[in-house]
Amino acid sequence: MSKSASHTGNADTREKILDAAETLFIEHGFAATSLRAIAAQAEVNLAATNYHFGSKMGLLSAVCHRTIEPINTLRLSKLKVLEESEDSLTIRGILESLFMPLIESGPRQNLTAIMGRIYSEPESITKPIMETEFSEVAMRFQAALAKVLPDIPQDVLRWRFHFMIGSMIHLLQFQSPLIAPSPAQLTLGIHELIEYSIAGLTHHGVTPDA
Amino acid sequence: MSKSASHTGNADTREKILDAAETLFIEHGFAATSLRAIAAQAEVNLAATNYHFGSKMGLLSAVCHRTIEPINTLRLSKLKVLEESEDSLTIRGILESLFMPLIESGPRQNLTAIMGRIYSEPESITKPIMETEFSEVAMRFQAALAKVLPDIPQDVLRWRFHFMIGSMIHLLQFQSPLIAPSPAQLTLGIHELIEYSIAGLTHHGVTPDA
DNA sequence: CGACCTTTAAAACGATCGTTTGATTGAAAA
DNA sequence: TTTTCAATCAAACGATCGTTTTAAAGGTCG
Repeated sequence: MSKSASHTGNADTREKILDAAETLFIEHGFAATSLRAIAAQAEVNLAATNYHFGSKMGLLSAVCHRTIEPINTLRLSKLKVLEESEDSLTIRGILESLFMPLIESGPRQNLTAIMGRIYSEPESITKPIMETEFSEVAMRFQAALAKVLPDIPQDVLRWRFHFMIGSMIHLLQFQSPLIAPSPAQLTLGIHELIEYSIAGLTHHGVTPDA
Repeated sequence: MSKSASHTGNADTREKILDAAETLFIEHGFAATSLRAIAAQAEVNLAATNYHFGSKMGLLSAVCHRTIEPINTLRLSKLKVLEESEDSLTIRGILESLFMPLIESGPRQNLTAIMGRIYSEPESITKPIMETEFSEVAMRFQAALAKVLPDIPQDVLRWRFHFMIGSMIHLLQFQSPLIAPSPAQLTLGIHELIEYSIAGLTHHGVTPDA
């Protein structure tokens, strides 16, 4: 392998490929981005992409994992802290554990945009990635929410959870078009999202069923 | 043109292409779907796709317009009714005008899934489509919401509007994976979405700014 | 019928795709 | 130094892409 750049006299080809792929996947999507364009932007040989990642799909998985893994680790560790001291488990705490890592897990550029893009690719492409990267986090947080919202029926809570995830994805994607991609704007958006989601998750209006 | 099938002795090639393209775009996305695959599924000649729609991009535009135009027409007409009798303009009314057409505008299959897919394609592809199809509706409904929510600052309301759209998109996309694609399920989801959005739009919790 | 025009058909265009091959490099291990 | 092997390189593989071309078909209308 070539995990640590110890014996390669180079500024890590792997990382350069990952950076270029991330940028181009965000901009044009997975299918519309060619390995040649990635290799060109990374200033590496075309064959290096397949040498280091096996296939285009393997490269996508690596790009996703590099960004998502630290976020999810931080999410789960924050949630664990909340769950250990019983009465500290609140909706706000859960949502902060879920959303704040998006702006706390490191200085990576495009960190959120690539997540938004992954979520939006056709499931025929990202299905295996989604399952390996997100299934545990989704399950754990949904269970935590069920615990602090015992009076919301499971069916209704699942709908609301999906709506919340949809809002998050849309926020992550909207760094490019209308709203400025500045970290300050994103931080503001995350805080707005938390308040919005708390209101949506906890409301007791005219619930149409159950 | 060939709008009405009057002088073609055929079950409208145009419609068959649109149907096939819609299905395949939903399944694999725009870039990953070839015109050859579309022509094969539609059981028409390959050249027919370019003859009727000019280009692959023209075909995508036609697929989008066919689905979205009736929905947006219904949305605007409903909103207009609300706006004509002053005191009937409520948040619930506005949101129903925005979301109910998704399940009222006709019996078309895949109606919502294609909308979810369009929203999720890279903006480098769908930008011109989004502007022609959605800009007016988004502006009108955002203005209507601002009128009935005068105590919410414009900045905050714009965030919340984006969150709501994100929830809608995610609902439209989730017909395939987890939740059954039955019309009944979608209807239920729409109603849940309306309640969820009302709660999120109108809350007066700890708003982090303004 | 024969002229006209929309539509369909087969075939090919050049370009680009993901992937593989085989040679070459260069530093660590012997 | 010699051996060794991960890493890079140029080049090509076969396949598939969107699009165009050219011709044939088939209806309408004079």
